[in-house]
Amino acid sequence: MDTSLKSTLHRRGLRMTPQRQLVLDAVRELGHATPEQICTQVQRAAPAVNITTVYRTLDLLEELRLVRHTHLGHGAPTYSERAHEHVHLVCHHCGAVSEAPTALMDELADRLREREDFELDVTHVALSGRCATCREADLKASQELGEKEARA
Amino acid sequence: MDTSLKSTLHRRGLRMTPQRQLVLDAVRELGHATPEQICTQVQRAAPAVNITTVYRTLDLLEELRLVRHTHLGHGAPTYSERAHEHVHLVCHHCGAVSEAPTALMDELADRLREREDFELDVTHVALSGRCATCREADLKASQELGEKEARA
DNA sequence: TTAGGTGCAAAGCATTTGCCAGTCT
DNA sequence: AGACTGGCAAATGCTTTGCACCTAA
Repeated sequence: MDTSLKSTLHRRGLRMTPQRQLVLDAVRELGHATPEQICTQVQRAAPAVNITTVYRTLDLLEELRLVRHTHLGHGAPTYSERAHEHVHLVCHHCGAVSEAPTALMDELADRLREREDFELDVTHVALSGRCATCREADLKASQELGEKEARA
Repeated sequence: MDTSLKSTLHRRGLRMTPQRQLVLDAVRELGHATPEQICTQVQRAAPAVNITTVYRTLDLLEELRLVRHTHLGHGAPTYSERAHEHVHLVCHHCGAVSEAPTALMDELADRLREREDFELDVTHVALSGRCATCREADLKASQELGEKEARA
């Protein structure tokens, strides 16, 4: 696996460096993480590594199709391994991020292809909505409101 | 319509101002536009209006559920009228944005509700992928590549 | 010896905040 | 007077760029 990265780089006249390995390792360990978080993780092993290098390396790894980035809505994008494919669900109330199998989107992808002639990339953008926890909280709140109004 | 905005504001102890009207008008005219674009449009009528005001007003109008913002992937979000509900399809190759009926997402929304206990907000995030035009270009390119290889 | 790689500082965009002066009630 | 507004400048967060130095082929 590392061998393949090394040789892929080599084919392009690029080198394998400790920084590049560390960034890739960090992406793998962290699951989905922002450049900032990845930088912090890398700096545990090599404190001198600059965030600039992290950005540059992430761009490179993305070009090499080893990682991908996903926009979770606001703020920084998160990076994850390309191999680990899933759909992101972001709660825009509490900010929680969960993952769902991409198969959920298959039918939508088919329909978009047929009707809109659009080839969906399932992983690039997160789906936004309300998570289970926040929905329960909402339910409770509206019940309490209902009781209060009933009393009034 | 303006009356309802004015009275909605009034109920909250807020005032109707030329700036607020202009921002709302601009959102309606432009369809989906970034704060920057909205600001430019507003400044045609009132050059002194500051981008800060645009941001503040957009937040307010969003709270009042008159507009909504959508993340099209990279860069600034775009704002559009709340009433005009649709799904955004963004081509991450050429950047083109198209719109599709939200009904396309109904089944996905149902499945997410059932299986993931997640209440999808269809409009908040754009779907990313490859548009018809770019797919054709891809097809042509791969055909040419095929011919070239066949010759070799 | 030459391209590639990195660190550092500075610049660049998008957005938010603090503050003050003006305005409506 | 007191709350609401909007303009301006500065701060913030995220990312990119320019440049000098270093290292591997």
